[in-house]
Amino acid sequence: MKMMRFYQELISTNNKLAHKDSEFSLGISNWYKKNGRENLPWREDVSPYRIWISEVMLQQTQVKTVIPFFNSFISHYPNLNKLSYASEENILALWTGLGFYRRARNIYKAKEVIKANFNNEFPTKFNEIISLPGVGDSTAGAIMSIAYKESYPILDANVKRVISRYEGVVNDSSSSSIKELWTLSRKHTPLKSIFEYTQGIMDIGATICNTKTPECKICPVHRSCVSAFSTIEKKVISKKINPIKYIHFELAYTDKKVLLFKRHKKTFWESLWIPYETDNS
DNA sequence: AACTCGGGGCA
DNA sequence: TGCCCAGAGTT
Repeated sequence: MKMMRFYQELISTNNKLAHKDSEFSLGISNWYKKNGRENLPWREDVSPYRIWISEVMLQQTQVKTVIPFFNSFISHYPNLNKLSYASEENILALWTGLGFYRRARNIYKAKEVIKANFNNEFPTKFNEIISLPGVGDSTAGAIMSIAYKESYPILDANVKRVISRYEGVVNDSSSSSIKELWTLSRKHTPLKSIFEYTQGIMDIGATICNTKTPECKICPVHRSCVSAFSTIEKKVISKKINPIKYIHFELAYTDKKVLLFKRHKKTFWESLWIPYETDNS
């Protein structure tokens, strides 16, 4: 049956990788090295806590960007117990430069929830995990499949691209597209070898089935892929230009210090330090 | 359902 | 300069 074939091919590729006994797997292996996807820090010493932190950092943020932030965060807070003592300000400081700072505030909120509701131990059930702030369907699925090795689907940018091409369905931000891709992701998610499947499909999406120039020749699933060797679909997206907003500041400073204020509005920059805002309507 | 995220990398 | 990235929360 075709639906099983997809992950079987992925799994067999992964097994070949482990043994590195064919030209084919050697080619894949070289792709990994070229793209730096071997020895990703969150793939070492796998734990729910480390996968949680990495998955949140990886939301809409590229692997290469996340690596130094993950290592720094883990060196400060190697486990949940250490993190339980952190302030929101501590966590935000480690997030400086990574962007999407709501994620850092949600890490703080989530660890407080874990302290209050889960005896300061990382929850083990999908419904508990997805209840944590900053954890949605895909991140919860990633924690379940990677850390707990239970059969749950994910839908990140890699899976969207691989599956939409493999099945020949549209991949855009419309709710109908997202819904269909979730259905297909669930269909392809195997009951066994879930860890290998999840890592494998993301690796293929990141290295072989990439956005610009997919390498169908070396793709392990090209025989059953609807879009294999076909020209890349051109996304025609009418992008709206946002009107420019001006924000005015006054910065008070001495030769040694600057005066900043913690922003409390929830619209944007919540909890972040900014100069005095003037004349903003 | 659309919009946003003190963002960054890459062609 | 524009598109993309291991998405989620808010309006």
